[in-house]
Amino acid sequence: MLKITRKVEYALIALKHMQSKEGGCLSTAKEIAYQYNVPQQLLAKSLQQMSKNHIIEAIKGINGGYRIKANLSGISLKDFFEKLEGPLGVMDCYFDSECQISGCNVKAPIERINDNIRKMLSSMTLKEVTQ
Amino acid sequence: MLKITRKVEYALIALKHMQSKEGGCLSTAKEIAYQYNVPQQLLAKSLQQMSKNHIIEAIKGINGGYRIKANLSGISLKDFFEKLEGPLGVMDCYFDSECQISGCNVKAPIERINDNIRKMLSSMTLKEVTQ
DNA sequence: GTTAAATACGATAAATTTTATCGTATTTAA
DNA sequence: TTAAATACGATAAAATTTATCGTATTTAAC
Repeated sequence: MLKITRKVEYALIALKHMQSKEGGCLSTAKEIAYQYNVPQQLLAKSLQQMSKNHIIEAIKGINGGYRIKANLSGISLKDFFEKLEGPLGVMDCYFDSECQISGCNVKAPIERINDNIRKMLSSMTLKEVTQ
Repeated sequence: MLKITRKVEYALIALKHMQSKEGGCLSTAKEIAYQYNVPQQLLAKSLQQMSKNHIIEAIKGINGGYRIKANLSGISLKDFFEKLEGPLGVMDCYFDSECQISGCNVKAPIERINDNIRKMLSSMTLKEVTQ
């Protein structure tokens, strides 16, 4: 109920780690995984997804690694979550209306809850969360 | 990711249904389940739990049923969710600190997210959501 | 060139959580 | 006494999340 996923958690761990480094300095998936005792392959996937979304930058090759690329003040928590997990809704019926409930009477209530969660997450920036 | 459960959904359906009735009038689990095409036994459990938490009232016996008991304006969405699903946290580490991550660097960020979700849900009443 | 260390990513297995079912007990008005 | 309703624990099924595996790609150092 209202949980965030490990993928998001690992992404936050990595961001906070990279934030504590000098500007151009790289961090590897291995280094972060070891330091926080987190599965490297899963962390790598969070990193790859953040890289594809231009939040961080991936440098390949033998001395490669990752570093923060975007201005974290410009990314809301809602955008961050959606870049990692797709559209955000407390129930699936918020998007695809393949609802099985005939004459459903809670679509409006659920949308009201959704809208407020989204509004709240839009007002938090990735910077203020991880700083 | 940030989903509510069917238990909560069924509870909202039932509440909204009962709200549309006269004051003393009873609704049975069977009637609600049939009308919205929802599994009766599961709906019954949501009803029982709301009854135990004094949100609604259960009348046993052959002409029994349920009706709203509490003043829904006095119950926040946070309280409602917690009555049905227990303490609310986007990660379990928010409560039991059996966290496996050594030197975890995101406890503070996660608490910041939690606090804002809880604050937002505290500001919505069950009445305004289901009316 | 070759090699080593890093990212990239799809497929699939394992684990966990959520959802649903089953069976039985209890209550009470007709 | 019976029928219709709530009450609830145990367990099975389904769905989702989490983790692993295997392989490909990139590139700096030697």
